[in-house]
Amino acid sequence: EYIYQISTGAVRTFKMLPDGRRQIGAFHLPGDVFGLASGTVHPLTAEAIVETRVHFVGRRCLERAAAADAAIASRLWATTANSLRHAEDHMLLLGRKTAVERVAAFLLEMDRRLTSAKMLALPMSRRDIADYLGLTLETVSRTLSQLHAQGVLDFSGARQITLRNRHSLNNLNA
Amino acid sequence: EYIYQISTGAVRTFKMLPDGRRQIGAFHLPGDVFGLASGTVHPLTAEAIVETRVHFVGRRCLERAAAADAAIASRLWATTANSLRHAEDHMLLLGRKTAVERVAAFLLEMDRRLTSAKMLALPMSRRDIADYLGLTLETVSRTLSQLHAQGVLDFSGARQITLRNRHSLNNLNA
DNA sequence: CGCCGGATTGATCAGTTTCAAGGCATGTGG
DNA sequence: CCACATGCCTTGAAACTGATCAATCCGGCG
Repeated sequence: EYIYQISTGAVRTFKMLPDGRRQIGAFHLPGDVFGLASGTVHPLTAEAIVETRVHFVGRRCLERAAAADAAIASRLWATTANSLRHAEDHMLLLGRKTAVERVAAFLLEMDRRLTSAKMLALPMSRRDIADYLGLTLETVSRTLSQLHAQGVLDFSGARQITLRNRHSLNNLNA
Repeated sequence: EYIYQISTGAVRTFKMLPDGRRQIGAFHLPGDVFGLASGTVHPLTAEAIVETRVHFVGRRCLERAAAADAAIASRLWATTANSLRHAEDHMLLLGRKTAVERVAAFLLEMDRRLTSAKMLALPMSRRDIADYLGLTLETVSRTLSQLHAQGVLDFSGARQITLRNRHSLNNLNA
């Protein structure tokens, strides 16, 4: 069991049911830390979406460092608490939001986190997005098309998206 | 901002959308700790479901204690990581499970955690259960009736449930 | 006894899924 | 350089699960 920090690339962490249904809990981008909640029962799996480079530390090693240095212990707690906050927001999305609201929330999250250019360069497929949002890939595709038709966003290839109207996305986000 | 531990009773923590839709992230029972992920943006609200008694510590105070004592820091991290694990399992439920699977999972979770008697004495209403499982209260009620008809459980009043066949519940849990 | 909130049950509706077909890139080999 | 295969995405039509609307029931309590 290790704890990872991404330097470049992107990773998805997810859980699966025996019959193949998958729920992606989070996408991890450069700078992000994951592996903090080692579930021995239902394991949380991590996979790179694109070519990725990570730093990692053994859990035990980090525990020793935290025991020795209170600042490290504090950061460890803060980082875990951040993951928990994200999970709590995501439970609201999965349990109570409509398809459009979910997609809008996803676009805004990626817009916030993929700070690169004006255009979002999504590293993940429609299926990944669907499994993150608790939808089917068809519903994700349809919803994106619908937002395109409404002039909220533009495509330059399926994974290159420009947000034209963040305001209306914010409204959809509920 | 405080961190709480329940001594007796039961608490629900949840998030709400502006239009009133609610998602309960967790039910907290005696011994449980909550308040570890203080979201400044979307606040996480906590309410007692029944008469409840809690211990609480100021966040800052706990931080100081953690800085001074590595054992406390370690427990703090472990507890937060446990909440994160629960949230990850619950995301899978909310994003990918069917109504019956959700209700089965709920019953088994409560069976595991309410260790008192043979009979489950649920402290929460159907609406609370629904908001925890991302369903409507009607669907929860119908699903429980269906499980009753199948002989999986018995009622002694709406909130007093006896599990007759944990094995089949486990199968439904997927 | 009658009220009241919570729970059950029924009928219909709607959003999302499922099933299915077709399109658009990208890359490979003839 | 083009034909064709492949993977991913889009679009359409039908089906289904769970939601909504609505009525009734039950249990506790004044």
